[in-house]
Amino acid sequence: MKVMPDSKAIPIPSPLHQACEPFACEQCGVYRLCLPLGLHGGDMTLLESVVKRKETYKRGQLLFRAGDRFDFIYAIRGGSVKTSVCTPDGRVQITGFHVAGELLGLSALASGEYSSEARALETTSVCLVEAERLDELAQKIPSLQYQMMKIMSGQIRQDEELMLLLGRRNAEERLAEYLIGLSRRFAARNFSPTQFNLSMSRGDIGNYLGIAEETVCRLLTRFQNAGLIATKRRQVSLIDLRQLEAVARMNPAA
Amino acid sequence: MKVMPDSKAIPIPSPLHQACEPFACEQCGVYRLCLPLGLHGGDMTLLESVVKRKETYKRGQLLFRAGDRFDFIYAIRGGSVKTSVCTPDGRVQITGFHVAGELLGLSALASGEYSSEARALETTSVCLVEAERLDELAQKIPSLQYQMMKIMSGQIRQDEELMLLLGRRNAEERLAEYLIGLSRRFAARNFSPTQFNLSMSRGDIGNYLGIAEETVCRLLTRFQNAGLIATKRRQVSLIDLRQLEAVARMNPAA
DNA sequence: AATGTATTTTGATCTACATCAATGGTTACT
DNA sequence: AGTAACCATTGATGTAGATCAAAATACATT
Repeated sequence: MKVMPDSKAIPIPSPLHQACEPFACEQCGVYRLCLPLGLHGGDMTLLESVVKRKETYKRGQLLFRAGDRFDFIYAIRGGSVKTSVCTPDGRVQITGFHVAGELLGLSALASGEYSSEARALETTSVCLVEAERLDELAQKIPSLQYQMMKIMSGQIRQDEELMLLLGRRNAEERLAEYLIGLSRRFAARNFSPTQFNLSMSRGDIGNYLGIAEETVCRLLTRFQNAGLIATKRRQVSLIDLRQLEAVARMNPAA
Repeated sequence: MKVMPDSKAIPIPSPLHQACEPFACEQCGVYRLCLPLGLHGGDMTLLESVVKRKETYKRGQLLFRAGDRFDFIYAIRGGSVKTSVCTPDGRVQITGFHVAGELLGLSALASGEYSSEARALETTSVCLVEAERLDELAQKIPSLQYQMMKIMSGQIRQDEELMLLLGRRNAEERLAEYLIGLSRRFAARNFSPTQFNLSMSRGDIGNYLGIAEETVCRLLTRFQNAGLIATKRRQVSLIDLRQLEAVARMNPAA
């Protein structure tokens, strides 16, 4: 089993795709999680034709900002990205951490401008998909339309879960749930579900979960003392996933 | 300017639509906020043909539950509905209050079953749109596909806002924002933006906003004492919208 | 109209978590 | 290599809002 590369490594599947080659969705390690799922032969080639270009961002670089004109859906090939929104007075809420195979910018379709900002957490490679042409193409390829709807629907569902998390769960449950969620997503990408590297800071995690950075630290320490996990800086091992799930779901504090 | 009907009134546009007549989107007071937006003549007739049936629910009745098989998108004609999700141990989070022109069940597309439950808050009339046939139709009518995407995108954006609310704003800001949001939505439906009837209880509001029922009451009292609003039971008047917005957005507690 | 039930409101108390503060460990930059 | 900036951790203290409790009001049912 592969282990999640740490942020020093450049997480691009293979040097082949670095070249000016076409975008070869089929060669991309995560196409089954991405737009091309369910597409075949010629249709996939068509989809590749609306991929304007591929870009890589370094840690801290912006992919887009709230208010920017909406031209592209971003599909992550490798690396990770955080998205956030903010209040007029400057408070920031991170709305998601995104990894390979996930799409960014879906909320921009409604208004024609991005409503959130997206920033690379590590070296990150993305496909820029022309929104307008994707729309046209979806009209021609039923299974592409279906896949897009499914992805958006999935996003809505995921947001429902996050609301439940933010509204009804205590800090301990939130963090446990967070670690489990990461684990699942890594597993779906053939990374180890029990050993991985966090590309985001404690502060980012806390912001996302609606708790303070210090609380994240204290809870990680508590989980570690209870033998549920081991941490060394941003490297995390989930030792007792079963019990971690118990903390996330059935906390007696309920 | 019309005033929001209270929960005793039956909020159906006109007796005409009660009959077994076709579904006449064009006659529906909210079609501009709903799926048919952007559709013309024949296309609208086609859309009407995938409206399986129209139903009304009384206060407290379930439209669907989490886990039910996903067959229909529900479009609200009149009345209001709350949607909620819950933890395995029974805690509930209300994820939205929905009024005329809004769609329910969008998050079910991804998995084929509803992920949330929907319950009428007052007598409510809905169109049941066959999900599968709607999908097919969207392939034939580009502007319908576009409108569906736009609606889903809008939902995602709205959820981002709610996360910001739940994660970063204090109780006072949440409630002020909530009242303003209601006001806007009523305005878009040609109801008074300053005088309306809440179809949900204080407990529901608190649940949705992630605060206790008692806190909702205390804050409403505080707003009232400050001359921002007047309340009498579930009847609310927004007296100083400007200042209410100030509370929602620029609270110095930030 | 009367009775039972649910909702709203207000007050008193408690607590989970935020905030403030200080230190050591890592990483980035020149 | 050295230094600046950042990030993680732990402790001490404060507080927004939860929870508990109880009364007042409205609504539903007969």
